[in-house]
Amino acid sequence: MSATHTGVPAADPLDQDCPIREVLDRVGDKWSTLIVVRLGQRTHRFNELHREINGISQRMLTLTLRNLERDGLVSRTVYPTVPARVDYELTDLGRTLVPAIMALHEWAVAHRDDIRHARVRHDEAATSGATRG
Amino acid sequence: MSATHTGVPAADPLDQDCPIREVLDRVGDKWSTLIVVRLGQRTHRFNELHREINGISQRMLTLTLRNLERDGLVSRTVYPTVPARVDYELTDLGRTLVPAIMALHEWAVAHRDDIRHARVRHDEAATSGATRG
DNA sequence: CAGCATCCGTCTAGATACTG
DNA sequence: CAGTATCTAGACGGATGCTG
Repeated sequence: MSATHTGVPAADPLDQDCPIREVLDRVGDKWSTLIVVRLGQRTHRFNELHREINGISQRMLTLTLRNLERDGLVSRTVYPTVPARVDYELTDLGRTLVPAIMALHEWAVAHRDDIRHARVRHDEAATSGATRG
Repeated sequence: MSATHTGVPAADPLDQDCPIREVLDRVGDKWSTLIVVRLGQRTHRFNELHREINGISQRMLTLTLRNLERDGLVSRTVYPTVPARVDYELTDLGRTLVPAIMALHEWAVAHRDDIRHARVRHDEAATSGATRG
């Protein structure tokens, strides 16, 4: 975190202070998208997310949720019951992000094989180049 | 990297083995998008990128370029001149990714203020909550 | 000019233990 | 159930020096 915020943010994607950085810090995050997409379907409780995303630790789930909340993408509702119950859901702002994530997802699905093939090709080239000398 | 590849990759965005992960690893990368967007405009030489992205180190530029090349998003052309000259440009595959990145960028521009306000609000709430006890 | 190797500090993210 | 606190391994990223 600790925003760079040089004071005058440019809207130019070529500028490294570009706002896309703030978004990418969230989207590129290992867990954020997984949470956002899930929350895009319905409200989840803490442990529901914990179970569904399975690979995530409590700590990471909490931290990621806090960041998403801080950015206004996710809202947190605490029910003062015993034991406590907390619901997480996408805010209106968060919901507007889903399509962009989905666009990326669709690109990934459409070109997944291209990437895999490219990697294999690259890997083979590097290997043969190394072993053949 | 080191693909999990359970054998049967799901196209479901809710699956953590989802192909979007592979894309996000690249898109979420600190420097990748900066390079892709620049290369989306025209071919660049190594030092052109180095100068334009300025904050990046040679090491990171090289590593990021290698990853992009490995994924088939960027092509590298070496001219056996002296001194050596290397051109980097987007492949057809790489070019198809630009729109998705731009969509994210547009979202970022459109909601930049929302995010900033949310952060300020969150920060203020946390501060007053902490100091007020 | 382009790039690799090495060293090293920082930050991330997971495991673990404890609390209301 | 829903977190918080602490410790730590390891990845990430920068600086520097060398090569063709």
